[in-house]
Amino acid sequence: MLTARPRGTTDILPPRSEQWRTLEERFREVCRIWGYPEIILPLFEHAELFQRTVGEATDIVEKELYSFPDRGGRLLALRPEGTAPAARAYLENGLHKGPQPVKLSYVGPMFRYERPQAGRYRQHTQLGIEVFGAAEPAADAEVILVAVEVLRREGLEGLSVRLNSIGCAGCRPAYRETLRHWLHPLLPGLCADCRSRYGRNPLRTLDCKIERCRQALGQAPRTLDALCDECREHFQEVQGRLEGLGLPVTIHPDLVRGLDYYTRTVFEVMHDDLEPSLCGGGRYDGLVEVLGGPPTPAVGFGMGLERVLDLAKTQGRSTRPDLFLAAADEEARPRVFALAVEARRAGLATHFDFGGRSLKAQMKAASRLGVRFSVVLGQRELETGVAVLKNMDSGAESEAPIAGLAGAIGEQRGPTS
RNA sequence: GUGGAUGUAGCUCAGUGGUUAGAGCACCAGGUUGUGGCCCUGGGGGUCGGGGGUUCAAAUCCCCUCAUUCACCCCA
Repeated sequence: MLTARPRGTTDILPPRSEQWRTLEERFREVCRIWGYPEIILPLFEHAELFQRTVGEATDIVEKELYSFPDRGGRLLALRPEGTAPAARAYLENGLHKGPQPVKLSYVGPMFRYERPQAGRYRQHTQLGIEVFGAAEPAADAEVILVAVEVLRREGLEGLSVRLNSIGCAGCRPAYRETLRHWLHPLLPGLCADCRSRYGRNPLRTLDCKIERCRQALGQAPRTLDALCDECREHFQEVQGRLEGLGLPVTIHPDLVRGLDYYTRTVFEVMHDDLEPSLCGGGRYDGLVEVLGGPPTPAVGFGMGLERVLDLAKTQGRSTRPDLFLAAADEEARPRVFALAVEARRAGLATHFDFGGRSLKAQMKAASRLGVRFSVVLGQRELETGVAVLKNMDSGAESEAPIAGLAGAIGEQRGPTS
C-alpha cells in the first residue's frame, strides 16, 4: 500500500500542528525560565548505548528497539528514549569537566516497536529535561516541579504525582535478594509474567496489575523499608521540598520503572482521564559511570507530547488571516496578485484566488478562510485608485485608497495578538 | 507478544446474498447584470482495506492478510 503510513505513526495536520508547536514553545519557555537550555541530539545512536544503560533485559531494549546495521557494519538503533543519548553527549563533549550542575532540555521523536493503542505510538515525541552533576534532593524536586509546571501551563487539572524510591547501588541488591526469598514460596500462585520477572527483575512483580498477584504481593517487603540511611534521608527531603511548595505527592511503594538505570527517586505524573502516565522520570546516579565517565549523580524526566496534546484544551495560536483580495474581472488579476504580495510584505496574512473562480466563489472562499477583511478589485477600482474595504464580520464597508490598503487594515485590525 | 471489536465517498455512517452501492456533512458549479454566511438546483467523487474461496450471483457467507481501535504487557 503506497498510501498507508507505517504502523504506529501519525500525520499531524492543522490545526493540531498549531497546538503541537504551541505546546513546544511553552515547554521551551518554561525551560528558559527554569534554566534548562536545549540540547539537540541525533535520532540514532549506537545500539550498545541503550543496551548498556536502559538494560539488556528490559522490554525497551529486548523487544522494542529499532536496531539495524548501517552500510559500514555499525549496529545502530533509533533512540527509544532521551536520557542515555543526553548522558552520552554530556560525556563526549566534556561537559562533565565544566561547571556543575549541567541542566539540559530536549524535544524530539523517540522510537519503540510497540503495539499501538491509545496514547501509545511507535514514533512518539518526548519533552525532557536532565540535570547532571547534582546529588541534592533539591534537584529531584526541581525536576518534578518543572514537569508539573509544563502541564499546568497547558491548563491541565486533575494531575497527580506518584513518587517512590528504589534505593541505590548500596542498598538495592540486598533488597532484591530479600524480595526474591520472600517471593519464592508464592511463585506457584503468581501469573506467568511474574514468574518470569522473578528471575529477571523481581522488583517488577510489585506493580503487576493482576488482582491475584496484587493480593499475594500486598504484604511484600517494600523498597522504602529497605532503603539505606542516605537513601531514606534523600527521599524524605525530596518529599519535603515538594510538600513545602504545596504540591500534593502520593507515595507509591509499588512504583518501579522499566529502565535499569534508575536509582533512588522514581516518579510519574498522571492525569485523571488517561491511563498511561503523562510523564515519567527519576534519578540515575550510575548512568554516566556506566558510559565510562566519572561517578555523576543525575536526575531527569521524559514527557509524552502526544499524550499531553490529547488532554490539553489549549488552542493553537490564532491563524485567522487578515485579508482576501478578490478580482472582479480577469484584467484585475495581475494587480490582485501584485497587491497580495505587497500586503504580505507589509505583514498582513493575505489570500487571493489563483484564477478562474467567479467573484461570488471568491467571496465564499474568503468567508470560509475566516479572513477579517476583503477587498474587491476590478476595472472601476483600477481606474479610480480607490477600493472598498469590507469587514467580513460586520459587513461594514469603507473606502480606502488602494495604495494605502495595508495601513488602513492595520488600523482597523488593531494590534496583532 | 496475548485477547476483543472494527474496516463502504474527504468525514460520520446506512446497506448482511439479487439490477448501474446510498444518505448527511464537505467539495465544485449555477440561482443573469461586481460581493461571503442562510436557502434552492445541479455536479464530481467509491479498488465496498487487500488476496483467495463458496455461489448462477458477494459490500453482505468462509479463510488468510494488512490496518485501525480497546484492554493486557510495557512505557511517554
